[in-house]
Amino acid sequence: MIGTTLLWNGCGGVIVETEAYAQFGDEACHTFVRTQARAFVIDQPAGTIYTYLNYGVHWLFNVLTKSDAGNGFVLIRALQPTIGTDTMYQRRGRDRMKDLCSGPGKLTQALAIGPESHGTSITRRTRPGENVCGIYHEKRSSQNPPIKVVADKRIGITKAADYPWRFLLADNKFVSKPLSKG
DNA sequence: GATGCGATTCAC
DNA sequence: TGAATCGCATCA
Repeated sequence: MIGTTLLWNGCGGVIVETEAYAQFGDEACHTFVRTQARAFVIDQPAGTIYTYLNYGVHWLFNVLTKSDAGNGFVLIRALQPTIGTDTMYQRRGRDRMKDLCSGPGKLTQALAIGPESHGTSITRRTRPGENVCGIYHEKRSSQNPPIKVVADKRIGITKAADYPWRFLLADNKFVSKPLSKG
């Protein structure tokens, strides 16, 4: 998903940071303790959106993934804003583009993503004309060179904190935290 | 029923 | 460095 554009009702940007959470064997994944999350993975198809309230303050945006290699969630952590920036400045109340979507709670505020998005799909609109959202690749050109993805440790968790499952668009300044050196 | 804990952000 | 603030799981 790194390097694709996330479009959400007229706002959006290039996905520059994600984290992976695995259905099995990952203590940091909600499926490890939350019954609802386990049922969600079983019941829903790949591409279904999973939102939840973190710290009682911020909504976080995940996409359900499924494959032969295993199922899990992808947490969208940062975007490089490209679409509907006026609206996003307004929603965020900040005046620097870097402060719009450089964190999982920030980007949901900028895109107005909340509990009503839970259970909808990233690949299909729920009703024609509503919830116009999705991810797509921009056409390749000299303006958007080949995508380089780098892996880093996940952020802000205490369990399974060493898994290198944070993914960044290399050298992009709109991430929530730069690649740790080493 | 009460308690504890977060996949965070922002101001101090 | 700490407060804001709430759903969920666990325990009494």
